[in-house]
Amino acid sequence: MGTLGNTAEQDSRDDELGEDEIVERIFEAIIDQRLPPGTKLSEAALCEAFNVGRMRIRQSLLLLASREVVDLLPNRGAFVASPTTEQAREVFEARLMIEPNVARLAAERATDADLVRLEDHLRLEHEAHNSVKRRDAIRLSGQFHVLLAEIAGNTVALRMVKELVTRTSLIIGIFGSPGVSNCRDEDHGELLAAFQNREGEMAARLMADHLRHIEQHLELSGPAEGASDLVALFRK
Amino acid sequence: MGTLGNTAEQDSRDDELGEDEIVERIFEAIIDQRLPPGTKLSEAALCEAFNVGRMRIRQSLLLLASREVVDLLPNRGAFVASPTTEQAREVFEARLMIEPNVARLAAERATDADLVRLEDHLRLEHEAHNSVKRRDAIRLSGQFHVLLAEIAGNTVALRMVKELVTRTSLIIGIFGSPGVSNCRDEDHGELLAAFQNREGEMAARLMADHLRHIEQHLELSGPAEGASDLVALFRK
DNA sequence: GCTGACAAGATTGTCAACAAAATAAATCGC
DNA sequence: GCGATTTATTTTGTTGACAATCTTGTCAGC
Repeated sequence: MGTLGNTAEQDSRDDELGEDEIVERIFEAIIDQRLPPGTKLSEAALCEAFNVGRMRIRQSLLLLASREVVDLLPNRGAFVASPTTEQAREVFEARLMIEPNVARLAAERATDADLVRLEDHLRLEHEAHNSVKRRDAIRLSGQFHVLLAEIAGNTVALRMVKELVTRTSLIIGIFGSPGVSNCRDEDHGELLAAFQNREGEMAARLMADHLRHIEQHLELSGPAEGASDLVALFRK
Repeated sequence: MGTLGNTAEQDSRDDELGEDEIVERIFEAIIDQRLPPGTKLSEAALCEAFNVGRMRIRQSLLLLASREVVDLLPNRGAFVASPTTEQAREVFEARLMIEPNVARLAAERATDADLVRLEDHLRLEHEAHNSVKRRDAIRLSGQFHVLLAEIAGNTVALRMVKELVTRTSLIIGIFGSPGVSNCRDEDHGELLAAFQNREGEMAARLMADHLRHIEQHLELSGPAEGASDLVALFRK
């Protein structure tokens, strides 16, 4: 507690936050695109940022690497992952496997309170979209998918969706058309309508279309190898 | 000593195996049901079993815990997970989301070499089943599902299937009827036929039926809380 | 004889120092 | 002045020791 002058956010008291919380925080920072692909995550910096020992950070980075959200290069350190086109393809393929089923279950199981949560969330999405709060819009549109997994009531699926949404944020950061918001909220609105009518099959179909729509608006043909971007960039 | 992992093969020289290999080895030991639910995984024992430092073991256990394959109790140590009925439900629900899609993709993408691998694998399964090698039969029937994910060519799905198959092994160990082999290989045979005919939809349907079949042969109603089993067991 | 507290032993969690590797800087040669 | 080698600094990886916690075994008290 004696230590002061730390740039860490609300470290008001002895936080003693666990590695899971650190992982969660970094996930969110990546979803917000505050941590672009390729960013170096030095241990010392993270120690200061979260006000924890080095071991804690090290374990957190290992967990993030096991989710393929950071690349862990031996003797080089941790870097925010830079998905390749192949990895991007796999991520969307996996999302298409899981999320339509998640949407179906969520539609069937949503309580009235869940529907209210969804309505509130969509209101926030609209606001962020109408304002130019691009960062908020991105975060909220990702959280919408996570929210569905929560409503579906399957912690396994929830964990997977969190990972895939986060990786999608990285993919959009690399292959997304700049300035264009990727998740159009109209899709989310249609989803909500299906939920309110308890149409599970419809929700699943809408989700599949939604994901395909996102993927199609990426530029998954060019090189864009991420890290070794520079060599191609300055070729001429 | 070697309460477990005395199978530690040729640790003759400086193995220096990484944490991923250790995780994989423990995964396999759990699939084989050589590590039943609730088994204490003490750091010292694992250090000796794998001939590595404590830190490596510690990281491996963290990774296993993040996959919910071991429970990590603070100041108590690591234990092989004892899934609850609720977790079992979630695991099968997740498998029903993913694996039919994996089967469809694998059927569409399997090369001739892949089909040969599948045929060889099924031969081994039959042999293990006709002999009474229960342990081999269990391992092989789990590996069949992993093999499909490999053929499907999606590393994300592969990782998920590995985790879910491993957890299923724990679930069967707790809730499975003893002595009854759970994955009947006839199902796998029908799957293979669909593969040879490149019938993706058929493969997906067969896989879904197969998984439902496995789940229905479990006893997911009784108590069987795993760790705190004893208190209920000796209640009267 | 049984219940409670208490102490000894073992196990896990954390930290700090050290070793190895990579990056950055500086010197030397051309 | 430019490039290559060498030195210095920073960053990561590992080991060991120490503190905190839990488990086990023992014993006093009722």
